[in-house]
Amino acid sequence: MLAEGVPPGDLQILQGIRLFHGLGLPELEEILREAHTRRFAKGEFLFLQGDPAGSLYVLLRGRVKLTQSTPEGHEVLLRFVRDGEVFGGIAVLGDKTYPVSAQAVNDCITLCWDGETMAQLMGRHPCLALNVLHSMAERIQEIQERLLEMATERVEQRVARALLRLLRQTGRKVEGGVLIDLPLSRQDLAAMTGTTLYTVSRILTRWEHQGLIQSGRGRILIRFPHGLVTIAEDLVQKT
Amino acid sequence: MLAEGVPPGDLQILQGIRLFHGLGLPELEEILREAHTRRFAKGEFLFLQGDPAGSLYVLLRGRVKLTQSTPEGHEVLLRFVRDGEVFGGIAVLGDKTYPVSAQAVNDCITLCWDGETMAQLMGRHPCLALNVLHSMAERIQEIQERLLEMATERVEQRVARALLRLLRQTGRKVEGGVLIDLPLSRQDLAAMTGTTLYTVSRILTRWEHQGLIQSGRGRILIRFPHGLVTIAEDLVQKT
DNA sequence: CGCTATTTTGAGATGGCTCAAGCTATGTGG
DNA sequence: CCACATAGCTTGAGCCATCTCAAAATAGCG
Repeated sequence: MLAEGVPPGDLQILQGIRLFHGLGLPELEEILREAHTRRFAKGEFLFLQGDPAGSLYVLLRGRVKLTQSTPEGHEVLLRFVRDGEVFGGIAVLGDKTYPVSAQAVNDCITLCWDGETMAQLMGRHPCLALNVLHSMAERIQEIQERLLEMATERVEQRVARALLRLLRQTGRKVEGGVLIDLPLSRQDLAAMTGTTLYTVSRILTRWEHQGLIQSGRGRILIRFPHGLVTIAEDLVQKT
Repeated sequence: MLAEGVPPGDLQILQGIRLFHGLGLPELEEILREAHTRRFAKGEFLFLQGDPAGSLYVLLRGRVKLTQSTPEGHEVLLRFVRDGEVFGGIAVLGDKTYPVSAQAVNDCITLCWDGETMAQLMGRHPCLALNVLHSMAERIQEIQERLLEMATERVEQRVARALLRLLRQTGRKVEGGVLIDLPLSRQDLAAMTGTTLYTVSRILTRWEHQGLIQSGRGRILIRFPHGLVTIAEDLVQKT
């Protein structure tokens, strides 16, 4: 049987997903036969850091927030998963635990596979393994980039980069600028950039005075992206 | 023909390498037929950040240092590759550039494959793809861990963790402690932890006074690893 | 034995953190 | 529909970890 909620007609749509790139319809159907569909309500956790890594997920609809915390309770926001993306890839390696927590930012629909099942599928369809490889390689580059930023840049630059990244990923054009289409608190931004919500607040206030952005609770509108680029690259004319 | 420098008798040794785990001798031989052996002298760069990513490497002997730099010239030391490990995995994804530079710390021997060749091999031997997946997943976890540290810990803790990591990876027991078996300058440690060589120097001097370590130029001996753990976990009794 | 790279140390500056307090949207229950 | 509770946000003041820059000491190498 096909996974519930994935009528055959949607197969073409699924081919647009990176994980399934290069697979023919028959293979796709076989792979989907092994999938489960799971829905999560806004705010719900799909899994917690430390849980046994049972499943690999593909997000079909919604947004998922991946975070990692220290024993002392400090939290880092690693990324927002957008629809079409894979996460929880650790599951295919057997007997590991998730190194991150995953929380639904909105109501979400996911496809998921038991780790072992997916490992077998990848054995049968090398293309699938290569696709996962591809997304993992992208992740590595992205995190390395952030590590570099954390190690070499000032907080203000990191916040600017975080906003620019979100803009690229979830930006929605509205009149007067581009809206970050996510509930995004000062605390979230702090957790993305390794600082405190106080410092983020001060920075955003300053930018707002400069007319670069406009922000409310959990809502950020970028009026002048290029200004943020200037800050991120540290090309600012200090007056 | 077999790659030069890899006589058939060494095949068993190669099976111990993570990349080849789970492969039978015949497959191994096929894979090695496509490999080249390359040697690099101490200090030589295997590739530079920004070079087209042509080859995937396995380090057979020696140590390789992976670094990444910003346009402004700040440098971060991502990791030391030990023998048996894979690097340059980006190559199999086609048409990318290396996001890091790789430099031989000692004289090195590597196996390497053209990226496209390796992609084909992985298509034929899913196990190979899974092995690469495995090592990439490990890398992701490791970098995420470091990102978490960078975001939440003080410099002293990060330096302690860096040393403990090196101790685990390259530690060599000698009388009086464990020696980090690598030429490791203050600058290197600074680039691993996102700080300056000045701060590293002060920290090491303090630890030396406390009897935790003993250090000279590019040489660090850890006398009392548990002391470093205490610092890394921030359980220090401030006197 | 002198040269150069590495390391140490000092002094001063400062970015960002901490903690405390007040403010303000938002939505909820009366 | 309003007032109130609450979570999120702003702002101030003081502090301190870490950076910067300069200079001197040291170690290894040719």
